[in-house]
Amino acid sequence: MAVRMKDIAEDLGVSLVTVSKVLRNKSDVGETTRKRVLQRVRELNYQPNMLARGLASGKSYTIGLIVPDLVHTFFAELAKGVSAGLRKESYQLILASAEEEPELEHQEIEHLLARGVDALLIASCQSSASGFKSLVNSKVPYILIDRLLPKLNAYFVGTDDIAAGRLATEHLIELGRQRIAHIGGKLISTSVGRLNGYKQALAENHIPFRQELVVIRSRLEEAGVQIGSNAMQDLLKLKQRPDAVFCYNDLTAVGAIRCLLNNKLRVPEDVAVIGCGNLRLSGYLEVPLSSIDQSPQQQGEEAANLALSVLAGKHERRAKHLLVEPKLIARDSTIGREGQTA
Amino acid sequence: MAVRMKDIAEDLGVSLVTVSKVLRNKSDVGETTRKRVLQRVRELNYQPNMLARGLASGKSYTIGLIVPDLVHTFFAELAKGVSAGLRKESYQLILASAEEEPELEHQEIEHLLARGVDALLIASCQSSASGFKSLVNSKVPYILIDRLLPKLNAYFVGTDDIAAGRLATEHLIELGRQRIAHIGGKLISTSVGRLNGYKQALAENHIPFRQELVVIRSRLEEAGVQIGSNAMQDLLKLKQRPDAVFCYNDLTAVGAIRCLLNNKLRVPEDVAVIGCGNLRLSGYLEVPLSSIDQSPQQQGEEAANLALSVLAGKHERRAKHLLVEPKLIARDSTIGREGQTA
DNA sequence: TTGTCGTAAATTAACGTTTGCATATTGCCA
DNA sequence: TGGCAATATGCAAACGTTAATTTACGACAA
Repeated sequence: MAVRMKDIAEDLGVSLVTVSKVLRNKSDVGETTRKRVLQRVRELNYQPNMLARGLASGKSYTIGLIVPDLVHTFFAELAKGVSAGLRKESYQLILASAEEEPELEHQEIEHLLARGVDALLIASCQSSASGFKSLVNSKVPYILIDRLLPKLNAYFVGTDDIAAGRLATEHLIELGRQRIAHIGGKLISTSVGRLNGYKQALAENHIPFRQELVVIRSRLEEAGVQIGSNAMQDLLKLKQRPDAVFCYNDLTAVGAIRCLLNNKLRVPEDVAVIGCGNLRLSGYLEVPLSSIDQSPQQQGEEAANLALSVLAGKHERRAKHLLVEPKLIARDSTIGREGQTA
Repeated sequence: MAVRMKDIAEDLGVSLVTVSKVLRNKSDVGETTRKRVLQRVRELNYQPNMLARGLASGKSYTIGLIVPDLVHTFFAELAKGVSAGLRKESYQLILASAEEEPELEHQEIEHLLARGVDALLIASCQSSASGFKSLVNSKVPYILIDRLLPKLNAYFVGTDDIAAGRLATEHLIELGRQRIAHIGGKLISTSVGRLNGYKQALAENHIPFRQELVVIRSRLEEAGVQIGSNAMQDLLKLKQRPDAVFCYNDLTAVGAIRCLLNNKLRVPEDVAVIGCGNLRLSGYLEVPLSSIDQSPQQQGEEAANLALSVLAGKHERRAKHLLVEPKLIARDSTIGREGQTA
């Protein structure tokens, strides 16, 4: 059906191998032959069959990406960045969504390996490294994204979550807040990092850490608004209520704000709220939301670049961990009306 | 490196072909042999090499999806739906983002064809069918998503945009609005459909269509907020201002509302606003936004199913166009506080 | 002249499957 | 006992490419 190298070779009376060499820019082919081949290639709009190429060469020019859930804009933007990063080197992206299920993630890893991906990028929803056994054995290079796994000495690209937690907390401290609460997530590295950043900022500013001001919940990614609201409700039950909250993500912050307003509290006058993730619409919410920007698209590109350079054998020169600096975006929910720009 | 059928065959003292047959559930293999093979397959965690399989069989068990931009949650959710739909049949998804550039889209089509995808799903950013030449020639089945192209007798899955436009406009009419404006997009089928729905609703309710109440802008997908705000500003310059606006998408609506509030107008009392797309955060905005829900995830699954059934040779039974019914989601921006549920 | 080298090309053998056809092996009936 | 399905299995040739090895042909130096 499609044009093959063989067809071009026969048309021109040269060997198929010669055509192959021209297409891969090998040096040992004469200038005139090369021109003739390229000419014919263009005429027929020949595209090499990547399956055959992959089978013969052992490289598929394909990179796999597994994300927990595309609905979180973070991962969607990440995927976009990866795609853009790969395009420059004409690699292609095979995308799999694990739907936040470790077992599914494990299966997808197997499938992508069977597909012959040259490298694998994974924003894992596993909490242990056990699902990575065949990946590690396969010798296919892989890069963790966003979420770090303990026990796995892997390449990593992600947010500097400690810095994110610090940035958010320091911002609240600078605004004079003293009883700063945190609504955080469970298990995964991002939660831990942000919590640690929060603690560090408190310590450096000589504010005592109080266990009762920290509420840990799970499923903040999927049902953040609902859970954030509940968590805030719990915080309001304390004898002395917090005057600020640093939330694990923006959805959670939206929920927290909703809860505060329902309780006739003012944001930020009574309680300042900051999230993390800086969603596209965060600036247009009921109370425009202060947040920490994570540049997900940039992270995707960095991950793609790292993967490509590992494949090119340059991994010695590259650090194994690449942390993207988070940025503070201050809006009404912490600094009030005067700061509004929208 | 990896386990091959050959290895399993040698271990068991049977032919490679027999193994192949077992794996593909061919009937002509004995029960005991079949069990032995499956046993060994499990022991070694064998995964068939999809590149080889694809080369030999001409089917890659791979479907390509090209979207204009993953940052629009519509397409991200769509991709998620497609991925879910394919997983059931253990097909995999190769994703490409065209970054809203027709030329890039054209290249990606070629690349995916070279990759041997069994079918192609395209939410096209082309305005003509010219970039589809090689696709049409290739005989690879393809399905347009969300955006219909004139001149191309293709399978299509998308929103019933006329119904969407009607639904939004009728809602405004039912609320007693008489001067209903529309901020719409350029060129692509979705804009045209929504505008037509708007016109139909007006006509059916004997409200005269006024050209000056329709503002057409481009780039509403990328820069909707900014452009929506400007467009609204223009509408406010009319001698007699509109009492309602139906916006092409939610971003545009957000911009429009921002503009109205800046002009000391109340939403919805002075001007009711409705968008389209029902973004995840639309219910938590400054003024919770009424919108038209398009069920993008469902659309993705439908598209995947359609593709799979076409591949299975069942295309006769399927209609070529599959329209997903939009749903009205009424919130404060049209019905005011009393309707609030959040 | 012979031998050595360099360049340009061709030949052959992979890569791991599937596919069509051929060959064993069985059971059954006449 | 021979013959014939029916059932199981295997062989060999694809699929379209790359990689390793070989050949052809001059040019050039000794």
